[in-house]
Amino acid sequence: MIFHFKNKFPQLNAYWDKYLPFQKKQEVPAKTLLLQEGRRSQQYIFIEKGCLRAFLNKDGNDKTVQFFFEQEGLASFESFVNNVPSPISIETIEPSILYTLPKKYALQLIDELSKEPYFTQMVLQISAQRQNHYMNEFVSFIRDTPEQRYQNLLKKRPQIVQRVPQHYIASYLGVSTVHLSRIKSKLAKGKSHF
Amino acid sequence: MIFHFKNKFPQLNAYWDKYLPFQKKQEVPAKTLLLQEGRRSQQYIFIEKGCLRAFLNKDGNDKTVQFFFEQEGLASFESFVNNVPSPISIETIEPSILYTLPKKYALQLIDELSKEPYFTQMVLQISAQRQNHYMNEFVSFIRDTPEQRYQNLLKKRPQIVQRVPQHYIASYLGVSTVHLSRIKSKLAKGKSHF
DNA sequence: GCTGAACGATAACATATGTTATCAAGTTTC
DNA sequence: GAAACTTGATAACATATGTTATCGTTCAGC
Repeated sequence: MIFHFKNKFPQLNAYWDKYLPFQKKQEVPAKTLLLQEGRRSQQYIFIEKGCLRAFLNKDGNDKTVQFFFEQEGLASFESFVNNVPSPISIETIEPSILYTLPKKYALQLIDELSKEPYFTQMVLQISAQRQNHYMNEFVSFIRDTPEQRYQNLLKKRPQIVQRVPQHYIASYLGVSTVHLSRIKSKLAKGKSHF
Repeated sequence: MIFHFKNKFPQLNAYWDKYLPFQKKQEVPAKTLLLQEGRRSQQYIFIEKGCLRAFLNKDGNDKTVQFFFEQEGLASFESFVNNVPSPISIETIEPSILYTLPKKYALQLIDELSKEPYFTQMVLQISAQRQNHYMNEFVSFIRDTPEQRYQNLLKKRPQIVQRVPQHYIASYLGVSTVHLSRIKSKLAKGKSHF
């Protein structure tokens, strides 16, 4: 949410630089839980290498709702700024290299930034982007079949299909692992008559 | 998006008042198309009485994605400010009384407002609310069954169930009209053994 | 009041999707 | 390197959901 915007708003670069020293580099194995549903977020996370997923628990099983890759940053803004419990958990999928900024400094940074006119512009842009993201996901569920949603992934976010274990993708698409497997084999057949 | 925020940001009330004279009162019958998918939005709409829906076309049939009621205002901000084609159509469900503000004045109003510090705050709040709305809808599709989604509607947005024809609700929930009918009859049975 | 459209329930059948179980291959851990 | 775990494919069966058609009711427009 913050550092991955470096250079997108050059006017604010000085701020990122100022807080770089407070970052901590962390190397963590796969399946490391970084934030647990119900807890309060204690840090901003930037992904140097690896990938993460956001998920929630429903009747005992995981439902993955989002994926994150290199050069992306995460902070549940709400959980963070308003200090409310996070509705989701975050964990690594691959062994990852992360840079984290403790909440204390992140809030301090936001406080400094909020005096800058460009900050508003940045927050608005980020907010609009996210709104757009969730709206597209939502509309896609109404409009598209699971098969079409999978093909969208293949076309627009091939990273996910290539790097993420299939059962996470299945819940993200809203289907069972078995059904996603069926979708794949059906698509494979369709292609094979070159 | 604008006038329905009157009194929520009292500091800005003078602006709304200034533009009231440019509003047009419109009484329209049910099923009146107010904005067509692919066209550019030409007005801000405030609902005095009645209800509307937003929908899009998929392979020849409607998919309803949102409902609007009294005291709500609509403007596809993006389609509006950026002058891009609207991805959705808007039409009345009930005979309605609307107040519309032509694009020309709406843009002028936004321009004036943008100099106010409270405007940023307002836009951020609206933006956050919408982001939250779409995120909840999205997560609900991953997490909940259609039956649970219907029960959520009943509990959290009873207006929709009471006033909107069932086939619109069905597509909003992502199921066929027949299946929604089945869900209802199943729930009715469950309740009847008082 | 008549008439056609809109609405909603239901049945019958077809298809999509979930569940459980099994197997095979690949990976990690010790 | 053996054992345990993870991943993914597949089969068999159960359930959920879609499609088409029919019917009765209500309602708007004339």
